[in-house]
Amino acid sequence: MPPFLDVYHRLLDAFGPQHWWPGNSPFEVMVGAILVQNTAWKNVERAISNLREGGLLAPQPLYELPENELCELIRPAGYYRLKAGRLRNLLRLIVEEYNGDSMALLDSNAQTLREKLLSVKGIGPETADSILLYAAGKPSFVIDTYTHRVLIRHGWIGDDADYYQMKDLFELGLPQDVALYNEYHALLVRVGHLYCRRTPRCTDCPLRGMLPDGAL
DNA sequence: CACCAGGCAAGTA
DNA sequence: TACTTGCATGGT
Repeated sequence: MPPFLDVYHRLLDAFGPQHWWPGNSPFEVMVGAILVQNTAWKNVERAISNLREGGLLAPQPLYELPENELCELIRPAGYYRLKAGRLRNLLRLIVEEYNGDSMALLDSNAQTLREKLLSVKGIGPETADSILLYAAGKPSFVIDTYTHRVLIRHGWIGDDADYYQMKDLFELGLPQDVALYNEYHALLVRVGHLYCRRTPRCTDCPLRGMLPDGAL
C-alpha cells in the first residue's frame, strides 16, 4: 500500500492549501455540494451569489421560493432544472424533519447523517461525503472522478474498484482528521485536473517517483 | 469548432 | 448486475 501521508505532503508542498469552501456557512456548503455536481466550481459561484443577493441562503426562504424562480437563479450552474429539484428534495428534509434548522441535521451522528443524505433523491455518495466533511465537519473522505483516475493511473488500485473500496483505502490508511481529509481531497482534484486527464501529461507530476513498479 | 467540468438517477438487457 | 443516456451552462 502506498504511503498516503507521504503522497499528501508531496501534494501539499507542490500546490499549497487549496482553501476549499472557506468562510461559508454550512448551509451554503450543502447548496454548493449539489450545484457543483459534474460542473466547474466557477459556474457555481455565480449561482450562489445570485442566491445570496436574493437573501435566499437559508432553508425556509429557499424552500418557499417557487421552483421556476429557483431555476432562473441557479441557471449558470448548469443542469438547472435537475438541480432545482435536487435542492428542493434536500430542503424538504431540512424544513419538514428538522424545522428548517440545518444544524440540527448536520449535528446528527455521522452514520445517521450519511444515511439521511443518501435517502434524498439527487444526493449520491460523493455529495453526501462532501456535506459530511465540508459542512458537518465529520471525518468522511470524499472520492471523486479525479481521485479514481489518480489511483488507477498510479497503479494503487484496480480499475474495477468501487467507491467504497477507494474510500476505505484512504480512511484506513490515514488518521481520522477533518482538516487532513479536507485538504487531501482538494489536492487530489488539483493534481488530477493538471496531470491525470485522458491525454496524460505526467512528466512533471509531483507524484512521479512515488509509483510502484515504475508505472508511468 | 470540440471537449470538459468537484454526479446522479433512470432506463435497458 | 453492468452498461448507457439525459441533464446544460460556461470556459479553454
